[in-house]
Amino acid sequence: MHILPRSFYQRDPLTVAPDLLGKILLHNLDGVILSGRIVETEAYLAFIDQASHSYNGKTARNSSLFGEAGHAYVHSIHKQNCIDIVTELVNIPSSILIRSLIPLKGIELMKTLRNKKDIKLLTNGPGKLCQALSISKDLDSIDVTKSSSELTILDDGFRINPAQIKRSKRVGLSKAKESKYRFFIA
DNA sequence: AGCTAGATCTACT
DNA sequence: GTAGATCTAGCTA
Repeated sequence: MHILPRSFYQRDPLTVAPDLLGKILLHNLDGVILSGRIVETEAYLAFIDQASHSYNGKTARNSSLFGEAGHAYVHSIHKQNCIDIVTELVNIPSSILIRSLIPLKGIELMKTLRNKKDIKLLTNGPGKLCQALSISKDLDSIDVTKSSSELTILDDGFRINPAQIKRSKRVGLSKAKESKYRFFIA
């Protein structure tokens, strides 16, 4: 069990996105652990990707995307929060959106936070998993590669069969819908 | 100060 | 599968 190093994120987002599948997103709330295994991601590219929030330049909202790889980008959309992890280099604003998890630790607390009993409904969407793991915009720009951070991404040695990784079009977009930048475990 | 679009969710059919 | 709810950042003036 170890934290993924910054070098993991300093690569092409289309490489990082499938590599993140099977890794663990963990939020440490003063010792109370909320965690889940990542089973669905989407890549958002720098400069050429019209669907990326960075496409129209840097603003107060998206400034995290222009920072160092391995930091989070938390933003709100339609009353929900979504979380990305920044990839590549400073001023190359690409990222990976975490779309879905399988709950691991803190499931009872997640049920309370989500006001749902069915485990399948706790973290099966980008807004839902932020609610279940108590991820708010307070965590925007947090470094997920430092053990002192309350939000980290871990590798516990779990490996998926590459044949189980599927690729498809991204979800919920109005622009650049056709690019197949979504990765998930079958 | 007002307008608009948006990387969603839920409930219902 | 589709409709409706609902909030915020960013832009214009």
